[in-house]
Amino acid sequence: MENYLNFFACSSSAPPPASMGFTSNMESSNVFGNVHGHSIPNGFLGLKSTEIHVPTGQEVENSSRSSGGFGRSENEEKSCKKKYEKKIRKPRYAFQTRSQVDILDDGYRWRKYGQKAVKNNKFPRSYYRCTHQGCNVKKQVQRLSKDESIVVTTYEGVHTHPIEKPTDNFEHILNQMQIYAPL
DNA sequence: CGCATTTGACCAGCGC
DNA sequence: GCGCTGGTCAAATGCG
Repeated sequence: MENYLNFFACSSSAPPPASMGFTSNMESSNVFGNVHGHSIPNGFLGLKSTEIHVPTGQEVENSSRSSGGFGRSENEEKSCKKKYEKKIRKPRYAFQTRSQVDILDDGYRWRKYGQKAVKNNKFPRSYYRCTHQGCNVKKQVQRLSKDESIVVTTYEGVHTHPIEKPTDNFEHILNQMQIYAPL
C-alpha cells in the first residue's frame, strides 16, 4: 500500500491541497472518518487519506507499485527524472462520492491519458492529468464494481495554479453528488 | 486545424 | 525467473 497522506497533513513539502478548490468547505463539513455506515443512501462517502479503506470492502487499491512505463529508452533524461520523482511519490488524496458521473467538475481542466481495467472491478480506471502548463497533478477515477454508484477519485499532487473556473466550484460539485451528512 | 480522447503497447514492481 | 498488474506513453481517431 502506498501513502495516502493525511489530507491536511501532507508530509513532504507539499502544501495542503487547497488547490482542489473545494477543500475549504470540506474542512467544515467533516465528512471523512464517518464513512462506516454501510447503508448510506447517497452522497459523499468519504475522504481517504493515509490508507484507503473502502467501506464496501472493495479494493480501491491505488497503491501498488509506482509508475512503470517510463523506461522509454529514448528519453533517458526523462526516465531518470521520473524515477526520481517516483521515489518521492507525491501525496495522494482519495475520496469516494456517490455520483452518476465519473468526472467531478472540480474546476480544473483534465486530460485523460489512460484507462486500465483493474482487477476485481468490472469498471475501468481512468487516468487524468491536469492540462495546465507546468502543473503535474494527476487523478484517477474509478467506479466500484461492488457499488456502481460509488466513484473513487484519487488526486495526486498539488495544483500550482489557480482554479480555472473561478466561481461556485463546490456548489457545482454538490450538484453532481449528494453530500452525505453524518448521522 | 487544434485539442481531447481512445486504445494498444510498453515498462517496472511485486508475488509466487 | 516468470507472470500478473498497474501506470504511462504515443499514435490514431474523433470532435468542435
